[in-house]
Amino acid sequence: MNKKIFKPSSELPAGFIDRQEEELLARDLLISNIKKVMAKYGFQYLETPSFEFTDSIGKFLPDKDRPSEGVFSFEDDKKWLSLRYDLTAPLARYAAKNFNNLPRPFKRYQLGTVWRNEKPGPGRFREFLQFDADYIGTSNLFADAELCCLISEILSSCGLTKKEFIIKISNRKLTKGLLEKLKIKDEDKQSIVLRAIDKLDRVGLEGVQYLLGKGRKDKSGDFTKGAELDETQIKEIINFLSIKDLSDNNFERIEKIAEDNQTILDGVNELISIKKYFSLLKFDNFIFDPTVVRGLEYYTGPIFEANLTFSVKNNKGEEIEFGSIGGGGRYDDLVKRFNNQDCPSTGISVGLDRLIYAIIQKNKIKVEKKTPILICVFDEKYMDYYVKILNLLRTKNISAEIYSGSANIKSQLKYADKRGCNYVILCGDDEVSKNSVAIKNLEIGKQMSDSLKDRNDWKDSSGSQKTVTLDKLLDEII
RNA sequence: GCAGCUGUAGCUCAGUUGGUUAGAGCGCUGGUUUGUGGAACCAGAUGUCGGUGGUUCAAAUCCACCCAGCUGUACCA
Repeated sequence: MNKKIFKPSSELPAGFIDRQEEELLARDLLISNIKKVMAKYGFQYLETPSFEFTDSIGKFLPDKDRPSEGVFSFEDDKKWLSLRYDLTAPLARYAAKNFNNLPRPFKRYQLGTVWRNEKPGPGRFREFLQFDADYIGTSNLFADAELCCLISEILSSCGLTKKEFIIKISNRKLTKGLLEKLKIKDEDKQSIVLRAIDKLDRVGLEGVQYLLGKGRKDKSGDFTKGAELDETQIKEIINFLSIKDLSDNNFERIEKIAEDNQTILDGVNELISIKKYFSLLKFDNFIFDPTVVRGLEYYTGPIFEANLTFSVKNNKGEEIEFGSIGGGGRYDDLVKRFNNQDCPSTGISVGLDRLIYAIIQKNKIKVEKKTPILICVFDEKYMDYYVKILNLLRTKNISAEIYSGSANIKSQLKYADKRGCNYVILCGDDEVSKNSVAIKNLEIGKQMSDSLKDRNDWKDSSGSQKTVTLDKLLDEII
């Protein structure tokens, strides 16, 4: 019998990743910018727990037969709990629970991890950080307009210029009215149509046309069943989609399509109000785009989406479909489902990890990575001397460390190289006896290595190294 | 979920029509240098060839099933 030794895998479950310092520091900076913007706009900071009762968040799932689809859940004491999949559903729950005590409108912002039990894609994970800002309890469209300004200000605070992103605005009532007009009443059909419209950017006008009709074949040859509409219906929808750009002041083309459909006309009027508020707020980095749909379940009115206008590459250098980095809209019925009280609301959310990924790639965020000065250990017997140097540096707030492993000097320098240290301090018999320190500048040494000719050059470290008495150490390093 | 592709050392990959002890580069460890990273040279370690079963004298290679990853698609509240 040969025993198999159990070897645990060092791999992570699909869709989960380790995040490293560069990304974390960029994230910290971004978060501190966000907090400043939020304070300026008068939002309150809130945190809700990671878990909710599955029922509390499950009610708004599109597929009501399988309420835990897409969510990580477990049964606790006979009640099902789920990790939150967004911050909006927990907010609605919070608002309903504290309905009488909260000022209304209630303006809150929140940063938090959310989890989705779905197939991960490029740049999409099953655990990610979201930022949300919401107005609870107001039907005033100024709130919606302000949210767009706010998201724009946050993106600007990351160093993105106006040309690098745009806020797309639409209204759920436009597509809702269109479906009414075309007499598409079957709910399944409605959602297929809306999803098809949503895919315009990805599959093109032709792809949408197939999805509205019999169906579409993808790149791998797989077939997606379509909505099977008749030709006039398809024609009307395609005609609607051709109005991609409404930035030029007039909504006449949509009104023309609407004819006497009141839902579409209401939607248009709301957009006109928002546009008016935008001009008061001097906000112009937006475009009205009736093809924006955003999800399916709870949006009831104006919807927005923040898109980057530059391309993003994956770690293999291939361009990837990045999609929107944030969005939101009006959800007038969400709180009502908890407490049966009218509570019109609107909000936005931003996927911070994706945003950070994009701005790091664009070199938009400059994070100073502080590396310590390494004090090498020649001999344990000199530890008191090394600690003296360490304290000298640290009391001046200079990042420093004594080598904490047990390797020889060569390896200690390799360690310093890997860490990206700028300086290394070397003290052996010679230095300690003269009460001095040798300071090696690794950057200069690196430059010198380009002009190495033979082994004697290589051995000679004098160019990058300087020996001074202990009291002059700080002068050399600052 | 569906479809296509891929799976060989820590990483990136080669491995012919099945054939002896499965390779390379990078990285790692040691040495040339008992106190010096980054250059150069020398030496060395490291593999359930994704898993299981089958065909065969013989399987990394062929077959079946399973698993994992990637890409597209579906879903994404």
